[in-house]
Amino acid sequence: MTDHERESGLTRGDLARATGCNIETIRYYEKTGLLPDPPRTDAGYRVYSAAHATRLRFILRARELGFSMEDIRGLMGLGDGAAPTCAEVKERTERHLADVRARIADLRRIESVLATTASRCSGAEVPDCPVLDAISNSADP
Amino acid sequence: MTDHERESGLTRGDLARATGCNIETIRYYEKTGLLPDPPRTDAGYRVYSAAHATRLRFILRARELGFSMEDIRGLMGLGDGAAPTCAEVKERTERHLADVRARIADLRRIESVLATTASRCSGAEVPDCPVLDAISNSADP
DNA sequence: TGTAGGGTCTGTAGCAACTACAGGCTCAAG
DNA sequence: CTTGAGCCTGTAGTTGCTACAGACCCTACA
Repeated sequence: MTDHERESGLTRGDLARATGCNIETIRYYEKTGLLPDPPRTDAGYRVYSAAHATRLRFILRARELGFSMEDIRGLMGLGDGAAPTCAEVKERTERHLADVRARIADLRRIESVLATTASRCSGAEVPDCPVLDAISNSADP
Repeated sequence: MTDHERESGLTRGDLARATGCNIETIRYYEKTGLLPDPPRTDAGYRVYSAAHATRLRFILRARELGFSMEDIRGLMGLGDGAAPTCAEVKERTERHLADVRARIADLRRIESVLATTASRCSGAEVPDCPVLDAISNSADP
């Protein structure tokens, strides 16, 4: 690694620590094109810049919000080359929001079934179990 | 296939149609031990009984309720050989319920962030996007 | 009796989104 | 000059399926 390279560069480990990202995940994002290939030292070590860190933080935050990698690619304008318009971003976000709401509704139905059946259960060591019965006999609502 | 075998047996396709399960999934459940290996005809075709159908329906319903395959194994007493006690079932169910509630809470936080940021977006074809800004700048709560 | 079409059999590969090695370099400190 | 940490690559594992390819088999119809 030359002095110039070392000057302001981050190793993969540095970047992982700086962002809280798993070190292997960084390589994975590079392989799948979410992160651009960084320059390398003579020995082949990756050298990341502050711009890489910013981009990675964006990706991680979008993941926390439940966006898929495909979505994130779209948000960052990696699909068609150009940066997406605000309208495109809004549309993607709203589609994702609808998705999140559907998942919440699903989970709420599940929650109510589980809560009801678990509460019916005495917890005693009896052979006949209301939970298993409920799973066996319930049909789709 | 002998007449005896055919008498009351279901083929894999029959079982799939009867339960709404994907035909390949049945083989997968057999491979992973959730469904017992059925008897075979001379030609090697699987022959399922009504008991298999009942068991598969139980599995499918438990999956709909979000139980993992590991959980289901436990509910059916496949882990330690013996049928689980009611207390064990209740415990498993309550752990799973807590899990479901945590996921709901997560998704609700996500929902509120998405809803807020999307509503701030005009949808106009402007270069500056409030959604992208929100993803870039938001920190963990 | 021959054949066309469906069904079934096996093993294997693929999906998302990572994560975790093994085996080999390289780098910095003592 | 050695030691230990860190990096490199490729590959395999995770969960819960789903989808083939290529080989059998079974039934119906001519």
